[in-house]
Amino acid sequence: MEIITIKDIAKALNLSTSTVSRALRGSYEINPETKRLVMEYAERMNYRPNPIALSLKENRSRSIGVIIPEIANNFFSQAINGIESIAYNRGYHVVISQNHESYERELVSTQYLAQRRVDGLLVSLSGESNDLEHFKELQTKGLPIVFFDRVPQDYITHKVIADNFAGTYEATEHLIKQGFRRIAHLTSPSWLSITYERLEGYKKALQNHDIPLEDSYIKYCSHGGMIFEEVEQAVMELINHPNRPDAVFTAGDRLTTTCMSLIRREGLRIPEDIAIVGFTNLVTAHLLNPALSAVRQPAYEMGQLATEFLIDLIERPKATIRFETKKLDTHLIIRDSSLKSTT
Amino acid sequence: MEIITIKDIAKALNLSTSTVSRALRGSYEINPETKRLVMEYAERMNYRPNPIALSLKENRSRSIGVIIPEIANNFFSQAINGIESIAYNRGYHVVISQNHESYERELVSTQYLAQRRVDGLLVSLSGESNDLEHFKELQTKGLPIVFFDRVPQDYITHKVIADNFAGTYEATEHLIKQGFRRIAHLTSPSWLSITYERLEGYKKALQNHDIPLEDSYIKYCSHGGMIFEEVEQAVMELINHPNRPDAVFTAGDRLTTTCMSLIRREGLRIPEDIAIVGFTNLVTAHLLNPALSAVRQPAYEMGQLATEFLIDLIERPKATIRFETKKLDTHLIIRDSSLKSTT
DNA sequence: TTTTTTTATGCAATCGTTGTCGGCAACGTT
DNA sequence: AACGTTGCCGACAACGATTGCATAAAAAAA
Repeated sequence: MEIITIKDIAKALNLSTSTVSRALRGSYEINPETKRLVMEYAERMNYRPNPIALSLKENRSRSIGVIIPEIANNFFSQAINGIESIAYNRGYHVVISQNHESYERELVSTQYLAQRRVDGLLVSLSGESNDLEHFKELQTKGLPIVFFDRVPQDYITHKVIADNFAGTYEATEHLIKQGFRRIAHLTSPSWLSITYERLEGYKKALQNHDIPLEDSYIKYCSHGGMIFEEVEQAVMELINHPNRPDAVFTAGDRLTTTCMSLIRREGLRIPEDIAIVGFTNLVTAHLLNPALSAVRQPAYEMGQLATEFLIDLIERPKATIRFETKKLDTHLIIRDSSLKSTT
Repeated sequence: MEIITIKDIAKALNLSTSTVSRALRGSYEINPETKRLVMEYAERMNYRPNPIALSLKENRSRSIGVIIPEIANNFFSQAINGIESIAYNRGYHVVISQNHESYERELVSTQYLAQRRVDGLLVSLSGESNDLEHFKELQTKGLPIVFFDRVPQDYITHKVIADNFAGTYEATEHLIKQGFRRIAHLTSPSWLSITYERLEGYKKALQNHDIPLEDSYIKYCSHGGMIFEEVEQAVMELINHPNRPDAVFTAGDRLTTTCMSLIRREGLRIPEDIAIVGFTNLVTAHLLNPALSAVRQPAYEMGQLATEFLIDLIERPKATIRFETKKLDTHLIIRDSSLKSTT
């Protein structure tokens, strides 16, 4: 009933631990008969090698760390499923660490995972991270890191992102074609890559349709929607704007849902008073009132791709690698929340 | 730039590793001056003890494993936040493992976590688990286990659950008081504790209001909503029932959203044709069309409580413990989806 | 028969840390 | 002067597994 070790097997069979170890890994220099004995005994006693001892010895753990802002976000939970699907197939375990958009916690998680000797790191930056020294340091020590979704701009490694520019361009253009002209842009912290790219898509769409850019229509939420009051202030400023927007693009799950709640709370109708398109992977989007138009990211595929990149880095450390930034297509799904009322 | 160990410090300061180790832990038998030297050097070199070596030595890891069906479920992601809030405060890390309602994966996760020497396990059973031997075995080996939400009935340990009976009773009674009489019950696999308790609450409410129980109104989904076709079949059987239900209680996030989608797909209106109350922690419940009436579970608190139980078990292993089953109140929030139309 | 080769196995070091034991000064006590 | 005490520190083993090296016995070659 106790946990059995190589030593126990050795004792039981009157062998040395080295012989047992070699027998278990099928070494050629062990007598086939001995091998059989050891194998059978190990099987019968349900022997499993101690991964901790192996980690200590080999300085690796056959696991990869995932550092993300929030599990309770459809994009990330879908991405995790993609990550796990690849990792398990290639013999790696996945350790998840959420930082709730806090730089401090991102730092702690990173250190923790590095100390536990994860073989590599998959990272989507917290809303507060603009200092990346902790990642750089680990990378120079030889720990492979792949970023996905929220990636740093000046950092040389593999990255996997959605085509934020195109996605937002498409969403904004859709609003324009519906006839909306005063389009607001409610988004994540300004220093994040996703924020920048989406903003550029938005600007480009406006420009291509000769709509002047109105700075006061652009609102950043430095905690990405985690803090209600922050979103509330932003949305209220839009609602009370002297020239109130007739549509709004929202850049994340929390921003979208909170924004919808607030518009509703203020007695305004969607889309009659304010139309809305969200950049979100909400599974309930089609059930919302009104059904939410959304730009969906291929979260699962992004997780898969990032994991493949990472495991390649782990397993071929010497290969001279051209670091890639893979951009995946987004998908605009038009529903009621962005349709110009025909009245 | 390299990872520094106690050995490096010893070498640099011309001491033995034992002295360094003791100095770092502030042992009384070390010269204060030596202590200072070691501390300062360790601080300067940013020394961190290797948790893997410690795990190997002490046969524990200062971390707890969490085994749940699905991260992408509001109840569980909220519970995880509760778990982490307590665990981190008490110096434990949290390792999350999802099994996607599969017994096989639950087994693998359990073995994995046990091998990694987690100090304890927080478990919410997969939809497929009726054999609990793998848990029992670990427990007799001394690994503390606490169950929450989906708990086994015949298992002696701490458990934390929501008051599923009362919650469902309240929801069903609410439907009855609204004037619904043909109330269906769409639920999780029959062998789960939550399924049984909720069903009992449902039956009791019907009975107390003299409504005969109609077996064909009760539909089990053995994968808890993870497989669309399963839910589809169940819901279609309800919709095509010769005496179609005028209301339905749905026992989980996925069941609720899929059920709403299907009712909508079939051209029926909620609540006019079929009213609905969900047992769910969906954050978008109030934004749905129609706004969803829901029984909410105190997920965060359940996670916290379960973690406190677990850490107590871990840290006071000899104490003769009376195992408790803590039942937390649910909360019925009435919105539009369960209101009898006044027409 | 002696020497060489092959086969099969054990010893010991290693990974980073801690605990047990023992040692050696420098005191104080009789 | 002999002994005991205290303060400070180092050597060694251990946790579980792997591996380079040594070595015994057996088989093959001389």
